[in-house]
Amino acid sequence: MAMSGKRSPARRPTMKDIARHAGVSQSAVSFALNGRPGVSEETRDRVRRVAEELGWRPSTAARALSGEGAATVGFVLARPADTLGVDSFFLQLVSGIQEVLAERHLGLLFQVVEDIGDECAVYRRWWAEHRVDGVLVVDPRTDDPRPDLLDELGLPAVVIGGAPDERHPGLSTVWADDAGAMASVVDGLYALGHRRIVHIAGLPGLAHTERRVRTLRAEAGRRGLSEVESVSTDYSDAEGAAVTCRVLKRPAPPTALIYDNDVMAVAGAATAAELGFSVPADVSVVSWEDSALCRMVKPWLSALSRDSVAFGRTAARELTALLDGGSARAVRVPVPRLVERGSTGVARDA
Amino acid sequence: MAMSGKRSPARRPTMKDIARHAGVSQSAVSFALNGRPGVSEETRDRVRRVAEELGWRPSTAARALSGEGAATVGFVLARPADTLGVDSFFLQLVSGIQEVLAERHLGLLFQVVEDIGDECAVYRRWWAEHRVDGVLVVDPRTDDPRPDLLDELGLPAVVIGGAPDERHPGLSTVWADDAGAMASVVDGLYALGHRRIVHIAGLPGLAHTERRVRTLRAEAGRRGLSEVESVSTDYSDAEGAAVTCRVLKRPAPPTALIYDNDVMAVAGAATAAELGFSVPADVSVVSWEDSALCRMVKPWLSALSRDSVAFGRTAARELTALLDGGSARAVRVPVPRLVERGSTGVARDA
DNA sequence: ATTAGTGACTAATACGCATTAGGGCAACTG
DNA sequence: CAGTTGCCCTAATGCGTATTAGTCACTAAT
Repeated sequence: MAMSGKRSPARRPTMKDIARHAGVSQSAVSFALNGRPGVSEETRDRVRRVAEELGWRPSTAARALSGEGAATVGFVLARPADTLGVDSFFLQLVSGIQEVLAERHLGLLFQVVEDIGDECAVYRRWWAEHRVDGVLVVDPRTDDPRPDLLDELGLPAVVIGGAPDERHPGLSTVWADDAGAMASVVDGLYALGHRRIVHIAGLPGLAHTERRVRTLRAEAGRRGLSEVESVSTDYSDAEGAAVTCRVLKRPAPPTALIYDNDVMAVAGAATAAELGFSVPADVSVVSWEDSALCRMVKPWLSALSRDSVAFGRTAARELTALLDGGSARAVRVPVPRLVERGSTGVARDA
Repeated sequence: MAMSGKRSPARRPTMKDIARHAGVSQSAVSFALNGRPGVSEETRDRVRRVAEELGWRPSTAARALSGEGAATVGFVLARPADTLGVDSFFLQLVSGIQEVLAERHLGLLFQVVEDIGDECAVYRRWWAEHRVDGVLVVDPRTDDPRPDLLDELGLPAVVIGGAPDERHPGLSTVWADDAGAMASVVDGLYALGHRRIVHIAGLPGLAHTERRVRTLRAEAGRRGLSEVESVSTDYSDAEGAAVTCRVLKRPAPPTALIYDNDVMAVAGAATAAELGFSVPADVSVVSWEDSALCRMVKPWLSALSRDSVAFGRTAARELTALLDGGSARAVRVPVPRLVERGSTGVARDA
């Protein structure tokens, strides 16, 4: 009567089933499977075998409910839908994150939202719904509401790409030394004779953008270069091209362009070519992000290369450490390395 | 004694708290908040207000445990880590998916794995762990183990990009008519005088690859073209370039190249240029995927353009319909439209 | 006036797991 | 030999929600 004709989709086995099959109590099963004392090694083995046989897996829901956490970490990407275009960084980052999370059978709850306000709302909801044990935060800003929020919620978090922040001792940080990288890039360009340099920067509010801009200014000041500047963009190929066009049409155009991502670098290089500038004879191009894209144009673009997958792995490891009760740390990953390809050369007027 | 000095991270309010504040029982709260009969409108309102005030959100863990499902949808991407390079499709797809899921407060559990075997293991685990209510399946294969598995587990699923499959009436499908698109592309090229066409296809096992290959063969046969073929690749820029190089070095090189994605198309166009072939004078290039990439090379690439975000939205909607108890359907999204840009033209020998 | 019915609510239970509090039983201890 | 300890195990709760089975007061029908 109760059973209707519907397909019966293989009931999930529970600890009760195991207990019955093994002839012990549920508690014994729990002890056995969680490595707790209270059962003999013999029983433990038997229980394990039965569990294996039945294909048992703990219900995360039940686990979460009895205080063990949700076995899930969250990742929010705050970007207008149309902005996530050709961008290999995030997928690679996520891929690295997964490698580490998968080892521990942690799930990754992923969400794309419009802006940082929505992102905060998501954190609040996840927290209230008991959905995640911790989160990975990307694109830290100079004036960022998220650390405070996460502190308030007591949600373990790792900030990816942010400089260490002594005001939030609860948050871990994984970051690259953009300042050092920028200094070395400027160093290299200076050595090649470049004196007029334009940095086509990314979004102005982002922490790493600010670090790069500041460092560029400092380096320029140190060398007495007045025709060095940063221009903010939205990372899109369109703006990259537009800015390139604008600066190259000046009476004294820059001889070197530093783009904050690969998309803009490629678009910029193409624009330069259209305007009759030869790369690298007339203008050198550096991409602050390496990817297949940089090898799809002629000449190949010199680029700052970093291992985004490893970056993700590191971040995920820090988060798991935090979840295990470890204390927060700031981890610096290796400075991105400049891969010299065909797009950088001696300055024309040098 | 019990309370240590640790920060106390704002306890989550539960229904019990609401009940206490509103002066009713927990059951009344449950009825009130879920729109069940059994409470007066007055009480319902009061309870709602209190819940709002306290910032209450149902614990997904508890919900899942009491049979309501996990309020989560799964998405597995089976790709070797190094293969997820410059690919805008998936991020856009996911972005579209999220739009729909977010409305219903459904989470998206995301996982990247190495191969389809791992993917199946993930489904099994998610199912056993009670983690997801349904999944979105991408990259359907011609001989695919996943539909059977999902049937067996009784896990609602939507296959993205697969043709309708009458053997799995439980699965919904959202697909584009590759066959029609391929036919129209061949039509267009034929009209321009092209007789020797090479299709640089994607991975051989994929369903949509096979559909395109079959259609190309049929179209060629219908017109009596003997020098038309498909070559399988792994979607990488490297293979795209390699195949392009190989076919263009033939005694009678093709006059038109159809690439199964934007990455290969760009790499191929560059290779053609290096070999001294002018695009489109000597060889026409069509990209089966439109993105900013296609507008980063000269000439801009003609491409089959589809709205990936909308595609994702449609898929997500089908899944939510399934979760609501709807029956499976096969939905066809609009045929991708060929955007003519500078890379296609009249065949040289026409 | 007794009964049936209804609306508004409370009590009790289930979900699957972890954990705490026991309950026997054997081997020591004094 | 009673008392203690240690081992292996079972019984009983709790987590937060949904649901089912009552309870109680009051109205409508017989």
